[in-house]
Amino acid sequence: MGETSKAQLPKAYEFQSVEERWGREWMEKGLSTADPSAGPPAFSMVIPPPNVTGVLHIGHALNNTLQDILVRYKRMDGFNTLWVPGTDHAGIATQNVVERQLAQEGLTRHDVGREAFIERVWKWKAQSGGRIIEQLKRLGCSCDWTRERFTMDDGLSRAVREVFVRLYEEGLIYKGDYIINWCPRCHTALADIEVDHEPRDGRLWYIRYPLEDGSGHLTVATTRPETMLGDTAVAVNPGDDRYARMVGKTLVLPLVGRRIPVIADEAVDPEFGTGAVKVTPAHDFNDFEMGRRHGCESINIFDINGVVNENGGPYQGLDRYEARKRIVQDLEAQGFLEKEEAHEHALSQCYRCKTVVEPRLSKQWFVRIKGLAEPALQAVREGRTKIVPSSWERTYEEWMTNIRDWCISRQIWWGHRIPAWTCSDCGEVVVAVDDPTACPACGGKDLQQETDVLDTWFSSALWPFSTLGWPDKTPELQLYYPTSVLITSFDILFFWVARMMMMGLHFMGEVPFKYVYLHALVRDSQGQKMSKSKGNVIDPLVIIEKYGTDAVRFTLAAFAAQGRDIKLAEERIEGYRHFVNKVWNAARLVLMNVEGEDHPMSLDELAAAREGLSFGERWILSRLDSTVGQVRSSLDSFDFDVAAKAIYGFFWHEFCDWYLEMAKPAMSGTDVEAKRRAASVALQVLNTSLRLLHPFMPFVTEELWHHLPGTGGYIMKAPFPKRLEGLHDMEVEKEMERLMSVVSGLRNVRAEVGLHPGAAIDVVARAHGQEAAGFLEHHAADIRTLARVEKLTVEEGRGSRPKGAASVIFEDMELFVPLEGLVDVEAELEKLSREEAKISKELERSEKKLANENFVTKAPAEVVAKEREKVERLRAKLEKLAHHRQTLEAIG
RNA sequence: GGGCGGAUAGCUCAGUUGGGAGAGCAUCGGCCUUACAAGCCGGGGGUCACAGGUUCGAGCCCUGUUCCGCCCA
Repeated sequence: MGETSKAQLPKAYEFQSVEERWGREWMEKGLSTADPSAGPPAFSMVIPPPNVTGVLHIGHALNNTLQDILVRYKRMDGFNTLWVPGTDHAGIATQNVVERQLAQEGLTRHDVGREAFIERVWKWKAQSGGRIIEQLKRLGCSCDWTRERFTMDDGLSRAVREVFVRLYEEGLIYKGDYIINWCPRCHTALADIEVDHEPRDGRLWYIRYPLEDGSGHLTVATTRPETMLGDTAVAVNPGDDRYARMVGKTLVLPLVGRRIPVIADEAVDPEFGTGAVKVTPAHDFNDFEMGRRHGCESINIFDINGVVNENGGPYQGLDRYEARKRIVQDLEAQGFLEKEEAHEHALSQCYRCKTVVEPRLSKQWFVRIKGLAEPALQAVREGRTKIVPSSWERTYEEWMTNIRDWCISRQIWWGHRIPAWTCSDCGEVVVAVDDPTACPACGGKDLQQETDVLDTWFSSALWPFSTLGWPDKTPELQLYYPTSVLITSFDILFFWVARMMMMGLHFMGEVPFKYVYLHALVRDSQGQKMSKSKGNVIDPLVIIEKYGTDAVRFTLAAFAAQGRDIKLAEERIEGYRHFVNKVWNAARLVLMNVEGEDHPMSLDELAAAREGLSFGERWILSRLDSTVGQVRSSLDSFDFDVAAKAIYGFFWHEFCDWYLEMAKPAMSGTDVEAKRRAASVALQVLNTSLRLLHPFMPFVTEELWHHLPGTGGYIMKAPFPKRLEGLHDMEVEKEMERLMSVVSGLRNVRAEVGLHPGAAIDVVARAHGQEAAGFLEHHAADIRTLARVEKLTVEEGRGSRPKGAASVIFEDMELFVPLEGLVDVEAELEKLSREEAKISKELERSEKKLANENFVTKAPAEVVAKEREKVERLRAKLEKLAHHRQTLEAIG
C-alpha cells in the first residue's frame, strides 16, 4: 500500500463526522443484512422491542449496546447473524398519547369513535412513532434494518390471531366472570403483574356489625370501609375460639341493612385486626375466592370510573374516596365505628398511569396457564434455556410455579382486537383467524366482534417466531429459530421472557432462545433510580453528542457486571472518551512508523519468526494472545465488563505504556530489519486490538481500519482475532515483570530526588550472582530506554555503596544512581526506614507462621517451602537495607 | 411476612477449589520526555460492616447481628 495519506490523521479524534459517515455507509452497503441462504452456523437475536412511543433512555442504550457487542462479535467470528429490530405497539401507553392529543382539542376517544380513533393512532405512529429506531441507529446498532417489525404489522397480527384461535380450540383460552385489577383511569383490566405495589401509610377502621338477633355485634377491621356496600359475608378463622359460636349467625350490614352470614374460612388471619374480616367478593381478590367457596353473592358497587353505582344506595354517584369519607362519617355518627388506627398497607397502582387500581368483577378472557408453564419450567430446569446470571433461575422457577391464569383482554381500542364474534341471532361464539361472514350454527349474518383487544404482551410473547414469518414455514425460521440469546433487563423477566418461553415451546416445540442474559438497571451515581422528577436522568442522546457513541458504549459495557446495578456518572463516560482518544493516538504513532514499510509482516509471519524477535516484541505478542483469549472467553460468558477491561488494560498500559515506548528506538533507528520488525509488531498488535475493540467501539475502529495498511473491506466484517500457536510465552511474561520492577524502581528514584524526568541518569548495577548479572546485561538496552539511563554499568558481587548515590534494592541486585551531592541523605534514610519497616513486618509474619508447628506439619509442602523461600528473600533484602543504612549514615 | 443480592481505598468495583489485599477514577508531587496535557512518570491511601465459629491459616467457608437495595405477598 504505502499510501502516505493514510498516516495523516488529525491529532485528536473527532467523532461527529466519523460516526455519521460510517453509520450511513454500513447501512447503504447492507452490512448487517442477514442472508438465510448462506446457511449455518447461525447466530440470532430479537431485540426487546421498545415501545413505539418511546425515546431512547439509558436503559435502552445499555440493552442495545450489549446486544450489538455480541452480534458484532459473532458476525466477525464467522456466524450467519441476524438481529431483528422492531417496536411494540404498547397498547395502553400509545392510546394514552393520542388521547392526550385529543384532550387538547377538547375531545375524548368516544367522541371520535373507535374506527376514527384507531386511524388517528396509526397516523400518529407514521408521523412521530418509532423515533427510537433512528436513535438505535445512532447508537451503532447493527440490526437487520430490512427486517424491522412492528407488533401490529399485518404479519404479526396474523400470528396473533393464529395463536389465539389455536389456544381457544385447545381449550387454553376461556372467557368468564372473574375478579381482575381494573384501572379506573385507563378503563381496562390489567394482568396481575401490571400492578405495582407500594407501601403507604393508611388507616385501619374497626366497624361493628350488629347481630340480627340483637345479641351483640361483631367487629371487623378494614382498610377499605367504602367497600362494605358490597359486603355479602363476614369471615373468621375456623380455629378461632373467640368467634366459634358466631359462625352461622346472621349480621345486619350497617348503613345498608343487608342480612349477611358469618362464615368460617381458613384464609382468615386471626392475627389481623380483630380476626374477623368483611367479605366483598366483587372487590377483593381474597374475598372473591372466599365468596366462591361459600356461595356468597358478588355485588359490584363501582362503575368503570371507580364511582359508586346503583348498588350503593344513597352513596351512588360518589367517587370511591368521597364515598369512603362519607361512609366513615356516617358509621361514626351512627355509632358503628369502634375505632381507627394508623396502618401501613400496600397500595396497588396501575403500572402505566399510577392510578390506584380497583379489584373488580368482570367478564374477561384468560389464558389457562398451568399447562403452558410446565414445559417452560422444564426447559430451564433441563438447561435447554440457560438464564444468566443463573441466580435468576430460582426466581423464574418460583414465579412459574405459582403462576395464575393470565387475563389477556383489555378494554381499550389500540391493539389486536380479539378474533371472537357473537351471533346476534343464536348467541353462538365464533373464534376464527379470518373474519367470518356468517354464523356457522344458524347462518345468521349479524355477527358482533368482541370489542376488547389483547394484552400487548400477548403479541410480544410471540416475537421470537412471529418476526421470523410464523405461521409460514420460512427459511428464516428454519435457520434462526431458536434464537441464540435474548438480552434484556431483569424487570421484564415475567412480563415478557416467561411468556415467550411458554408460547415458543407451545407453538414451535422448541425454546425461543438458548440463553437469556439479564442485565441490571442503570442508576445514577448515588444508586438512585433515574427519573425525570428527580432530575438525575442521564440522556444517552445528550451524552452521545458530547462524548461520542464509542465512549458511551464502552462505558456501559465496562460497567455491565453481572448481578450488579450500574451506577453511572458522567465523569465515567468522560474517562472512557480518553481511552477512545488513546486508541486514536496510538494508531497515529504506529502509522507514522509503518509509513515507509512496503511489506509489514503479518501476525502469522511474526509467530513463525518468533525466535528472531526482540524480547519486547515477544512479550507484547504473548500479552496480545492472552488478551485475545480473555476477551473471547469473557464475551462467551456474557462478562462484558471483564472483556472491556481486559482490552482496555492491555491496550493502554501494556501496549502504549510499555511496548510502544520500548519500540521507539528500533522504529526510529537505522537497522532496517529491526525497524521493519518493530513496526510490523506494532502494526499487528494495533490491527488485532482494533478488531477486538470493534464490537465495543464500532466507529473509531472502523475509521482507523481504513487507514491501516494491508486491510481491506470493513472491520465490521473482518475476522475476530483468534489465539495463535506459538505466541504465548509465560517465561517472557515473567521476565518482563522483573524488568518492569527494575525500571519502576529507577523511575521512583528520579521522582524521589526530584530529578527532571527528561534528564538522563547513570546507573551502577550490582548483581548478586551470574543469573542476575545476565538479566541486567540482557536487558540493558531496554532499561536504558525505559528509565532514561545514559550509562549502565553492571558489576558482580558485593561491595560498599558508592558515595552520594541513591539506590534501589532487590533481593538479588542493587541499583545505584550516583547523584554527586544531589542525593538527599535525609530523604534516602527516610525511604530506607519505611522500606525496612515494611519488610520487617512481612518477615515477622512469615517467621511466626513457620514457628507454628501446626503450619509446618499440616499445610501443603509447597506452601511451606514457598514460605521458607520468602523468609530467605526477605532476610537477604533486610540485610542489604541495613548495609545501606550504614553507608548512608557514614555519608551524612 | 417470604425470597434474592450487597457491605473491600475518598468514589465505583474486581478478588475464580481458603495460602503474600488489587484496578479504574479521584487526590497529591514532578514533567509540554516529538502519538496523545483527553497525555507521561511517581507517591499516599484499606481493623476487607460487626460478633462468634471451623482451620496451621479466613476478604473468601459456617452461624448470628446491623445497615442498604430489589422482587414477591
